Amino acid sequence: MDQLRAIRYFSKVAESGSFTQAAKAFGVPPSSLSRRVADLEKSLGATLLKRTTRVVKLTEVGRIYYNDIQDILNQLEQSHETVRSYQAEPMGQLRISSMVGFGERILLPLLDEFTELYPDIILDVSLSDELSALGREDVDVAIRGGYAPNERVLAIRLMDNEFIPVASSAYLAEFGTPQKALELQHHRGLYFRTPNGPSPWLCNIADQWQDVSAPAVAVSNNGRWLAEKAIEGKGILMAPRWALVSYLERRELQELVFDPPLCITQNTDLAVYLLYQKQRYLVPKVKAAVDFLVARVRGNF
Amino acid sequence: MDQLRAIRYFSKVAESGSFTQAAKAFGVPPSSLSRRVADLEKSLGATLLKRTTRVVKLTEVGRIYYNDIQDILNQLEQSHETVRSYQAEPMGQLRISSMVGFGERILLPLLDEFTELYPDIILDVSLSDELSALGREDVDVAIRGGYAPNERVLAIRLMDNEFIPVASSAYLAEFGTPQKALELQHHRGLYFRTPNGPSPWLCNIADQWQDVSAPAVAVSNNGRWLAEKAIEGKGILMAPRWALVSYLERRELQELVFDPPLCITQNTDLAVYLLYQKQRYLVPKVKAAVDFLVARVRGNF
DNA sequence: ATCATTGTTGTCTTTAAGACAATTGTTGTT
DNA sequence: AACAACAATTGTCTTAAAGACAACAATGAT
Repeated sequence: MDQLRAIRYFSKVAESGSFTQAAKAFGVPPSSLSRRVADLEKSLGATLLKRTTRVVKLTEVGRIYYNDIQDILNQLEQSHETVRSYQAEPMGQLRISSMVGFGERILLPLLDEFTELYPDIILDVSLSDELSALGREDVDVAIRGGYAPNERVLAIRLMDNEFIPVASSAYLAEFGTPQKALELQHHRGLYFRTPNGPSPWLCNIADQWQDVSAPAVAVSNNGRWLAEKAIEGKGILMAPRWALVSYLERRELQELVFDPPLCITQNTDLAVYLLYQKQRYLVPKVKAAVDFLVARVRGNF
Repeated sequence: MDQLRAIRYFSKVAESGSFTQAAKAFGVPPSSLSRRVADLEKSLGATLLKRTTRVVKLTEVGRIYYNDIQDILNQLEQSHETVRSYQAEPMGQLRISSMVGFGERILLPLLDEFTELYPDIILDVSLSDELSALGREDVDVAIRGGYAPNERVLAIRLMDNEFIPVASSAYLAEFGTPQKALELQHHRGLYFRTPNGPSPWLCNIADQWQDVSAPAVAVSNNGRWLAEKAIEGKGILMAPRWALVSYLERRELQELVFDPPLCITQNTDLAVYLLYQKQRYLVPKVKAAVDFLVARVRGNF
């Protein structure tokens, strides 16, 4: 019995909930699937699918097995791609996912050069702050603030992700420049919304973490818009330094300094990480992208 | 092509370094392996094995592929075992690995009851302080002081693993009872050797970790022998509380109290963990053992 | 109650893997 | 340097397993 084929058949049937549909996908008659899946069940000594002529659905074991199988088929496919593309030129579709702010300001400008270097790589860039499921076949490299979700995923620290508070001189003229973190409650806040909710202003005072957030005047996941609000003097904004440098240089905003400093999490070592699957580093296009991004970002920021 | 079969053939050839040998293992003629492996290589578009008539060895890609494959074949096999044994009675061989001290004092005495409960389970217990490779097919459940090595392995906290310093009254009469950690350098030490080397005596004094170990009179990985030495008044011993309770109760040894307390690592939350592969919890024998051990150990210690 | 749809089963055909002998190419020995 | 010995490959035949197609049975919608 071709076990792997049987598994693929079973997997498709489970997904489509139909032997006929699955059979079409493989271009073979439904009877084949019926036979192969039956073989598989026999060899496992368990019923994987509950069939009625109208509906096919997974049994309890079936679901467990199906979940296991997905992972295994994925890994196998990736391993084969690694071997197939080994020592070939970097080429093919490369899916990059990045946080929006970082993507707009840093990633996209870099990619023009990348495209020139590797004309055979077709880029597919998606910007989103949600953490897409790396490892589920949909992204080759991802750039995120967080850390690696599991052991098969490798995280390389690209650059600092220190959040700093800023405000416009107009705002400071009107509301005064806060000296102590605790004064902030009498100010106005512009809040960046991460996928985990708006990021609060925290401060470690006398070995105690305190939330010193000011009342909110606006919350958004769009850093540019929040920065504009800040320039207009609407409030104080905390955002990553790299997202603010251009405003600071043009003196549209100025950094507020506190002692002890303001943070947005208790974790002091915030950074931007580049994530990819260990196994896939050997795929030329992935290696090219990882090496390129690490070199360029580390060099310039 | 039966891909999976080809992969198994390739794997065996890679291991034995010979088509002929591998063929014997499968009970088919060498020509079959030769053809299947060739098919596989063709479908991957890469040479996996460098053959001379005398020696067969892996190419660079071959090694990469071989490593990937091992993991995948393992997972597949485990998944199949899960399905096969699902909703069957707990039975078959169950491999347990444990730290020596914990095994002798706590695990083994419990296992008699376990055997009565599940007469169809054949126990295979190995005691060792080395961390065996869970996930490499050789152990079903492991008990260790450390934490989970990777995401597929689940760790359940069984009990505290607090190390405390003890000595016999004879020793204390001769050398005096130390009051401060820094006095220890004028004492004598009996050291427990973990797989990472002898465990030092540490103390956090004024926010600084200091090694306050006394000169060693003996080092061993055998707790019982060290305890005997301590009873004989040869030195101060630091060992897990659970390994010492019987001596403390019989007043053969007494606990030394320091402020701040003595530790053997900077990590304050030492514990004994039960480890098993997430995927395998559904195998009845594994579930039976995990549930039993967690209930018994948590209940009694 | 009827009918269309879907999964299974029976039978034949096609395809792929196994068996065995013959061949080629290396390696180690004389 | 020639040759024997062994291991991998290749050719040819046999056997086993998967696909094709038609007939049948079961189920749920109308």
